[in-house]
Amino acid sequence: MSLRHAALGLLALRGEASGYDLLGIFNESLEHVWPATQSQLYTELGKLTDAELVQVVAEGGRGRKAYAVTEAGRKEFEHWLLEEPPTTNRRNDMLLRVFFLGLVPPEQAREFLLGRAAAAAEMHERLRGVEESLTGEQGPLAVHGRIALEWGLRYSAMQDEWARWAAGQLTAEGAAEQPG
Amino acid sequence: MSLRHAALGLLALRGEASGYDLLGIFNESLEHVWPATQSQLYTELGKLTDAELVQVVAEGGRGRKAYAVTEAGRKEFEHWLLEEPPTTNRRNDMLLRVFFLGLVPPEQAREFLLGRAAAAAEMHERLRGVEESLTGEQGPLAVHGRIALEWGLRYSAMQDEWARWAAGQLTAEGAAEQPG
DNA sequence: GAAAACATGTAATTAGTTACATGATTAA
DNA sequence: TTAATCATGTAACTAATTACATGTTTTC
Repeated sequence: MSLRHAALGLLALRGEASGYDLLGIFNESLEHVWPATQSQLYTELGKLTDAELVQVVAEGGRGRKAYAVTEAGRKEFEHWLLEEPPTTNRRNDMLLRVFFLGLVPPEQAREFLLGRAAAAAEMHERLRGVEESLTGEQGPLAVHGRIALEWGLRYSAMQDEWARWAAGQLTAEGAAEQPG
Repeated sequence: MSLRHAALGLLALRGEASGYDLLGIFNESLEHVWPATQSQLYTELGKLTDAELVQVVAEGGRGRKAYAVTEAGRKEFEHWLLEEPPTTNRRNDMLLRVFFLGLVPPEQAREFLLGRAAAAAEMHERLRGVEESLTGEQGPLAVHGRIALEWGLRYSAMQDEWARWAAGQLTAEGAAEQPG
């Protein structure tokens, strides 16, 4: 139920914001970490209000409602952030396919893995571009954004290397090599 | 909708199996890649039968039904396996928390990251145990299982290193260091 | 005779997606 | 005046989880 905590956290960062404002942040900054749809977000803000974890602090034109976290909301958020262990993502579509690669000819299995390597390499390059555009940025948000970005860089590099190694395992020569 | 394809794939591997048999494989072999509940699996087998991607090939005692993939099912499975690009897992609970680490004192943020490093190291050790128990195993299933295991080893190593690096970034000394 | 294992199914709930539906304000 | 942006809300559907519900066969 992390959308709830993402919303609380964004309100804690911003002080106050409307659903529309939050949606903008989800689409800009959290798109690759915790996407949310408009429908889901407005529904969640309603539930958070009922639970008294946030409250409407201002109403503006066009039906705009500005929300802020309550004391209870802040507490709930910090409990989640530091006390609750992050749930690891158990489902992995790609590894599921690897499990079944024995059902197709080795050459097609190899192609699959090399395709994954290429996709990872592409992602890596895209992130390197983001990294470059970030040099010179200051502030605490830049620090944590940089840390998350570094995760992506290492993840995509790992995936690229692994997939190329795995493709090697499927060839006669590769099967004799040691992993690493 | 990968549960559908996981079920098709397992039936393709096995030739035929009951819902109960498949559930055993999900719990043993696919637990860390694509978990499924009993309720979900039986429901899916019903849908797959309606869609004529599988069919009941035998009925036994205790209401047992043995399923096998149809020609259409095999086709659908192979299309999924090789043609459809794997969907990358977009939501990452841990990175979401990293995004908000600026909201708590640096020492608590550092603790959070070192906790993640420890969890990753623990996972790595657990997988190394699995790896050892696998040496000597033969056959194509062992090859692909080994490839998936290697992903887990590299992933956990990456996460451990990254989290320790990130914790370093949050200290005065660490902030001056270069990433890598 | 009791427990374990085999075997299937449904109901209720939650999280998330897509689509539908409406309207106000601002900038070109 | 019209298009873009701002702004909110509901409905229908899918995937997944937890709980409920039942019964048979084998093994100790």
